[in-house]
Amino acid sequence: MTKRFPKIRDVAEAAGVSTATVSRALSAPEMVSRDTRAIVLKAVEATGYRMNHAARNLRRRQAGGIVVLVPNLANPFFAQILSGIATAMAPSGYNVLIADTRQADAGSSMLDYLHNNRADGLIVLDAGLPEEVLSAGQGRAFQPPIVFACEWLEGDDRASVTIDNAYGARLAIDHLVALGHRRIGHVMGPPDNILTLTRAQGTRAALAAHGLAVREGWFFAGDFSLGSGAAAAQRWLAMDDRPTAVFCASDAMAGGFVGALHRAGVRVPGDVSVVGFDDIEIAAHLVPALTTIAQPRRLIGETAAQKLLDLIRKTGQPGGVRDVLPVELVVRESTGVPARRSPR
Amino acid sequence: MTKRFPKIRDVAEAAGVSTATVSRALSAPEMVSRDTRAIVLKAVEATGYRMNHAARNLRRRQAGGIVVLVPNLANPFFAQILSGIATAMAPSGYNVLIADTRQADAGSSMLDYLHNNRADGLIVLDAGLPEEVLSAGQGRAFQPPIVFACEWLEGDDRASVTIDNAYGARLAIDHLVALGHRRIGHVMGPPDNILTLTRAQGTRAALAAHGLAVREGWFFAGDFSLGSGAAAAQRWLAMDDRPTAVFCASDAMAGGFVGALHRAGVRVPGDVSVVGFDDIEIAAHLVPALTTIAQPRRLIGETAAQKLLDLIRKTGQPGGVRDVLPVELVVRESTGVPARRSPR
DNA sequence: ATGAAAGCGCTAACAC
DNA sequence: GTGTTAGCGCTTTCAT
Repeated sequence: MTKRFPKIRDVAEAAGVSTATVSRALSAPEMVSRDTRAIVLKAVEATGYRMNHAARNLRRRQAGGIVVLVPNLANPFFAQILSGIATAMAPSGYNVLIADTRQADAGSSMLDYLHNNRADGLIVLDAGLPEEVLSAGQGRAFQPPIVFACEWLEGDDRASVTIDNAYGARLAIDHLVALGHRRIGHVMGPPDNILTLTRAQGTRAALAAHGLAVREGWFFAGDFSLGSGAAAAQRWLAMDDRPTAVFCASDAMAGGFVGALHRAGVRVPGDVSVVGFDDIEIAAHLVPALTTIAQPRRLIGETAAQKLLDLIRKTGQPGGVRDVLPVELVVRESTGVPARRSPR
Repeated sequence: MTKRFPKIRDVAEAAGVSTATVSRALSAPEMVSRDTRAIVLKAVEATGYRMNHAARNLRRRQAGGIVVLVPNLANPFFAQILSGIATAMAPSGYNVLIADTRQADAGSSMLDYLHNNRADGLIVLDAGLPEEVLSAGQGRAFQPPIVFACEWLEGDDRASVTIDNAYGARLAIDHLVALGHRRIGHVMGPPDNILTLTRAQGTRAALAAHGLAVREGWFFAGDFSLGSGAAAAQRWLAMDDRPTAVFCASDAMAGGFVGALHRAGVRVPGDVSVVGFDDIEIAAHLVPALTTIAQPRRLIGETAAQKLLDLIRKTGQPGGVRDVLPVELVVRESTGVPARRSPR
């Protein structure tokens, strides 16, 4: 900013009113008479006035933005959620800052965002953040409202927007069982992650409900990434006693898993059936197209944003409300064929 | 912000110095004696002081952030670039705002970002923005510095960070020709896009250089998306006289193309060879793994961010510098087999 | 090297 | 419904 912009005073002079009236006409139109408003608007037009947000924020003692904490910006799973957040936030005028929690500098600047003046609220997509970050400001003067989305903290009563992960797992297992599979494995997300836990637990429960064995050796470690899916495939290949179907806790892992199997000459769904989780855009285009559990990602983002706005404005419930959005099974080629291998 | 934070005055009192000294100790340490600095830092610690950015920005007459204009946040291609930008920007303290230019509200708020006080600089990944947006502030008091990345404006002399798209196309075509293909098609990006133009032109030139026919019917319309790749596959399938190899201007289109062909019973690379462009993460995991032209995406982001910082600080060259970063061919399965169909 | 003081541009009491 | 005025918390001359 080197040259000067018209400021509110310029508009006031052009309109022949006080700066307060201009401010009101712009920020609280109902407080100003119809005529004055029109005059002010015209003056705004004429002067080319644009508000200085730094000044407004300073005066209002707010930051003017919210921050979204994402575990991995490069994961396409988050793109739609982010997009939903941006859409829902747009009319509010708040800036949306996106921060990758796994980034190099994470620690330092993250706290800076939370502790105070840099954010009026937070949407946290990574519940695995260090305790001191998530409870930032707890002991201090002020903690900005937080909404957890996708992930959440067990036993924490803050607002969240999630899905029923165990139910998603059950849909996947039920589908595989209906196809005739009785030897079913699971590729898990990163250890200690709440999604990993609930999906794995849901898988165990569903397996048990069908009277099927829960074999620990068929629960493969992973971390939601493509590479970890491929690595799980290597372990699958090395087994004597393989499951005939594998439910992966993310589409990315399913993609990596299928790709690696393919490279080893194993066919999907011919030799193994695979189910993913998320229904990322490419799932439908993969070879074979991936059967998966679809989450309403855009809606998750929009809902989280709306809740945060309510919290900031102290509208709505006292807080701590947990929304659980619906998931559904999308059947595609990767499980298209009923199990054919002898079930042992 | 409802309760109060310690402000600079509190620190000053705790340290027994003036607010000016605290400010200097924090923002220009070299202007303050070693001892005073230590005392101030201790007081900062003790009071739990955190700077109010709105106040600083107001006083300094700056916005405190830069905005990145992305054509489509949901496209994983941009994720790494964004990540690179965030990394390079982190130490500067500038906020990084990411805005999706294809979003509903785009028009309105975009101008607001550009015209003034909301951004100290811009990184534009979408050169297809309306003219009035890209030249925002041209006639006005002030226009924030802009760096174009990936895409650029023909004949515009502002800074940019790009790759040599025509060369990328040549690498792809050379590879296919070396494999024995003589009937080569191309799936293009969105019309009027500079990347579409340069890649298509590069394809034509490379084809001509090998003495091969440039058949307009083999240039398929697309828009970089998965779906458009799949649609191109339908057109390919409907042809009598098909190319034996197809170079797609993006990995997403290549993925959609291959997926749709697979669903129609056509094998890649058995029946057609396919080359993509970008080398997005999943390219290596697709079935078949995708041969593609790799771009240094993270580096593009970092370079663009650095250039913007230079522009903002008026360091570095007068501006208008165009960086061209290297691309390379990555050979994988989707072209792994020399052409076997009779070349007609 | 440090301090005093004047705002940056806006909004929100408070008057009228 | 509109005007006056006092800051929001910081940086930055200008003195010293």
